[in-house]
Amino acid sequence: MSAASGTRERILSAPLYKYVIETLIDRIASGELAPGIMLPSEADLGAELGVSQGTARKALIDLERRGIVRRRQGVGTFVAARTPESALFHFFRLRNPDGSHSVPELEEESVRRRKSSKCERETLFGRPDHVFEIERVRSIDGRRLVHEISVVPTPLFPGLPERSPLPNTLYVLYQHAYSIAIVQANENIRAVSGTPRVCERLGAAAGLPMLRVDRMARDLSGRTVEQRTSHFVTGNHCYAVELT
Amino acid sequence: MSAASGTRERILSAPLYKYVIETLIDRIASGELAPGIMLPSEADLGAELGVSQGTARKALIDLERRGIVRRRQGVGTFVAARTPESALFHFFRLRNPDGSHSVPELEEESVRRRKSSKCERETLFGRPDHVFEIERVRSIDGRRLVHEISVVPTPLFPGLPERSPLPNTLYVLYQHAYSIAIVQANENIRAVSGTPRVCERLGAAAGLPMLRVDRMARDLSGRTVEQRTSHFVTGNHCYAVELT
DNA sequence: GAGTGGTCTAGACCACTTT
DNA sequence: AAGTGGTCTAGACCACTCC
Repeated sequence: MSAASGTRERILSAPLYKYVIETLIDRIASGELAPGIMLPSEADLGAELGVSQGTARKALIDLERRGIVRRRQGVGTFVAARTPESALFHFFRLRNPDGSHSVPELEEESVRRRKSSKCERETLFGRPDHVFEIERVRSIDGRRLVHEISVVPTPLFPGLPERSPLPNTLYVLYQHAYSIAIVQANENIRAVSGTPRVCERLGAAAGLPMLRVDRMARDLSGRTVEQRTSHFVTGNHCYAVELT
Repeated sequence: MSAASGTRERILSAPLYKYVIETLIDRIASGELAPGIMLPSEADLGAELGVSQGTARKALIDLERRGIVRRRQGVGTFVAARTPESALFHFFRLRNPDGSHSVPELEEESVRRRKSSKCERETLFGRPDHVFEIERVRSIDGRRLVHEISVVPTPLFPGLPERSPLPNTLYVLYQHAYSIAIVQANENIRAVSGTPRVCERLGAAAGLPMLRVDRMARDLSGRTVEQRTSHFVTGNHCYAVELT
């Protein structure tokens, strides 16, 4: 191990594989390694970074667990692409009663720029003074069931309003147009009576029980880049969650 | 490796570490390794099972990831105990607005034995003809906010009604009295108007929006051993979820 | 100091996929 | 056949905890 510890700055005995992880995340975040691209083999990666194949392997396994790369035996390791499907079903948890997916369709959309609230400044990366607010209505099987308001900092998403209409899945746009990969989110779920505004947008009866989901979404580097409040009319549909 | 593959039945080239995992799970499930007990060291475990320390280590890491054991550097690996606290906060996801926990207190409880429904027979392990139904009301900060109905197969939980009043956290009882460790659950969440029965139990206004959470809980061996329907009055409280 | 888990290495062979 | 990830080994040293 003396050879390895000499070739690199080992800061305070931080594990070597974390250095490998950080290096790879930097390359992916910078766009040097774009989604879909194949990474070097474990052996090559280890050789390049001056670590053993086993250490490179450990880093790659960790990245796969976090959904950042995908590995296929006999083929290689690839930077995970947020395809519309995977992004949708990973972060869009509404399911049919039998557990199957229904693809939600976009019905209405509006994008505006406005000053950020105090709360948004405290949560979002970069403490932005201004944010883009994206309001959307989605329907499932022809019924308007979903209302979303996504808030993102303007500095990270230049020119976003001009891109309207935005794609069905925002996270795909974030990745392709802005090299921001959403990999983790925290959600707080409540049952509420639909607010007049939301009910009006969804054409729902006033006071109908709805799921209100407040999400904070983070990118590769752990920066909170989106705040989102969704309302779901869950008739026969369910919000599916797994506890492990 | 020839030595290793000779000492054990390696069925169809299943990974060795899975054999280690299965062995340990069997010992834990059978009660031979009770919660809180310290496992052998990686080296000893490997020696006993005829695998290398590294292979034993891989199995232990997997078991820790699944919440089945707990490892502490310099101390050892221990069978995870479902303490009231860990069970509560792992599977009880209601949080204060600031994200902190409040301990829910038990207000009312009733346990009865009844015939199982068709759906329960299809879901629960053993296709039981009869189930125990545990109905409970919980309060947080003095307000009755939670109503739960848990359904378990009678064959797995003999004498359960005689144990009433049951402890605050059922999963602790399952583990200590019946050697059944709940390690995984799937939940389907909906927003509903409180049913008359639930509203009456909670002393809530009829039609109040509530979270309805349908849970299927599985044990170490992946058997579905409990079906639970909870209703939450989420005023300022949230149901917290993490997506990764 | 003794014992534990945590990290790392170097090399081997296997299983899978593609050419 | 060549190249990839998947498994496994054996041995080393480090960091942590407890006595």
